[in-house]
Order: sequence, then structure tokens, then C-alpha cells
Amino acid sequence: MTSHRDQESPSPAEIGLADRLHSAAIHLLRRLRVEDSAAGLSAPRLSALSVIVFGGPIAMNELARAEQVSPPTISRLADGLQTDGLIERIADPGDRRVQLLRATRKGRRLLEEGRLRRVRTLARALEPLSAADRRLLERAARVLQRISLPDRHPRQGS
Amino acid sequence: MTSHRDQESPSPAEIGLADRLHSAAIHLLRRLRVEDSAAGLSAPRLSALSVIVFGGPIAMNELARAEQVSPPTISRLADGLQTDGLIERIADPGDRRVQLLRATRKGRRLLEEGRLRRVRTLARALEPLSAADRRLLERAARVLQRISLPDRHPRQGS
DNA sequence: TGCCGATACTTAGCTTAGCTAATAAAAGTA
DNA sequence: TACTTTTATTAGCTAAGCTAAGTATCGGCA
Repeated sequence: MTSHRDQESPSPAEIGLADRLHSAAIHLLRRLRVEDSAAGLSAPRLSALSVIVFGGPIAMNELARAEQVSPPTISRLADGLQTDGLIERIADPGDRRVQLLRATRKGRRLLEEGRLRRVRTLARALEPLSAADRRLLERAARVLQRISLPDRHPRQGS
Repeated sequence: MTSHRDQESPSPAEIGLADRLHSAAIHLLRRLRVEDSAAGLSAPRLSALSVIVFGGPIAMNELARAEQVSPPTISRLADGLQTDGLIERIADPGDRRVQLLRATRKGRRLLEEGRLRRVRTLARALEPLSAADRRLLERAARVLQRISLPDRHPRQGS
């Protein structure tokens, strides 16, 4: 307990916070999953597509790091997105090993539609909240976004 | 755009909020997944186990609703938890169709350990935050928890 | 130039978690 | 008793995650 200072016992308040954040994240995603999957966009696909759309052409390598998943997972995710015509693989002129992923027009459109659908669902859930609560969530989302990023990778989307 | 009034176009602020919440939830879970899976507890298992531990013996039916997944999914999830000795199926005295799920001592212990591990990870990520930001997250988690619940089901855990 | 280790991606093969459809058993009801 | 509804499971599919192993390219260096 007193040996390594970076493994201190967390307080009950911290335990509660972690629990609630975890639980809230799970239930939020489950609720949104229903909407998204109806349009053929699962959460992982949506997240990856978002990075591709907003991050411009990006190497699978980088995408894997940004999404915190292994290269094979990204490879198959890209396969699926490409099969559906949402992205395309293009060659990197400087390095023939890398495959750059670029969103197609269709991909951009679908992302926009999915985001609208999602926000409508969330908006319905958020309706009973006060404006103050909404601002609270807004700020909390930014804080979470800041701490959850694995490294610096200047994206805005997902 | 103007036809059905219950599908109003959301404001850019709402779109941004939905996007950030979605993204934050995904990345938060990805980060915690690494810790949890090391202990054999995936996010879905953890969430279900939490409901079972804190919600007392619960029918699969109810658990499926609480977790917002289909009955077969809960059935297999329960199989896995039971195989690992974390829960047990007991008969409902009043209705012989239902299988009540009850946590074992081992299940309670593992949940507690997982929650500690998780909170340590989160605590590390939360370290650079101010106390005000932490309180912000605490309140936001409660708000999210309130709106993400599918129905009334008086739990506290996940 | 040619070799060799490192890097980028893919393939193979596995697990978990989600779904729908179909089945079995129990409960409720006409 | 016979029909319907409810609860849970099984069967069979897909997506998404992983590790290990394979292929192609790059970069260095003798």
C-alpha cells in the first residue's frame, strides 16, 4: 500500500466516478448502436470513418493507433468500408508499403447522415434536461475527449 | 425538412455534443477494455455482473432489458459467467420458467477487483485534471446514467 | 550491389458479442 | 382441454477484437 506511490488505493468517490463513467459509456453506446446499425454503420466503423473523413488520407498504421486497435482489425474494418464504397485505398507516393485511406463522397454523405440520426436520438434523450445540464455534458465531453486520447493525433471527429 | 415536426434539424451545437459524447464513450471504453480483458472481464460481462451483484437475483428477462440486449445474448453471457464460476442460476420458486441469476462470492470479489483496477487506470488519466473538472465529470456521469436508462429498473451498479 | 533487419499491411484462425429464427417448457386463459 | 403468451435456450449468422505468421517494401551497410 505504501510501496509504490503510483498505485495508491483510490477513494470511494473515485471508485464511484469510474463506475459511473464506465456504465454511462456502455449504455450510451448501446442506445446509439440501434440507430447506427440500422444504417449499416456500427460504432467502430463510424469512429474509423470519422477519423478518415476529418483526418484526410491516413495510413492504416496511423488509423490503428488513433483507434487503439491492432493493425489486422483496422485492415478488416477498411475492407468492410471499402466494400461498401465508403472509402478507397490509395497508394502513398513516398512509400509503397503504406495504403492511404481516403473517404469517398458516399462515405462523407453517410457519415453526415449517421451523425444526424445519432444526434436526433440523443436530442430526444436530452430533451428533459435543463440547458445547464446540457452545458454540463458539453464540457464533460470535452474533458473526456482530452484525457481519452492515446497520443497526440490532431483530429476533431472521432 | 419541414414535413414532420418531430424530426427537426438539430443545431450545430447539438451535433457537436452528440459527436463528442459518442467519441468520448468509444475511446473511454477502448482504454478500459485493455485493463479489464486482462482479468477475463470484458465490458459486457462486467456490466452484466455488476447488475447481478447490485440488483440481487434477477431474471434473464429483466437483465436483458436492463442491458438493452436480446435474450439470447444474455443467455450466452450468463453461460460464460457461470462457467467461470462468477454467477449461478437458481430456480424461481414462483415461476418455473425463469432462471434467476445470482452472483457467487467469487463473482463479487472479481467485480470488486476489476472495479479497483479500472479506477486506477481512470485515476491515472484523471490525475492532470483539476478538482473542479472531476466534479464536473461526476455530475455528468450521473446525468448520462439518468438519460441512458431504457426503462425504470431500480439498479445502482451498471 | 546485395543482404538483412525493420516496418506496413494482409491472411489465417481463434474468441466474444451481437442479432434473428426456431424450439421447448411453463403459465395463463378461454 | 386446447390455445396463446411468456421465458429461456439452441442454431446459425455477422462483426470486431486478438495473436501469430506471411509478404512486400524500405533503409542501412558491408
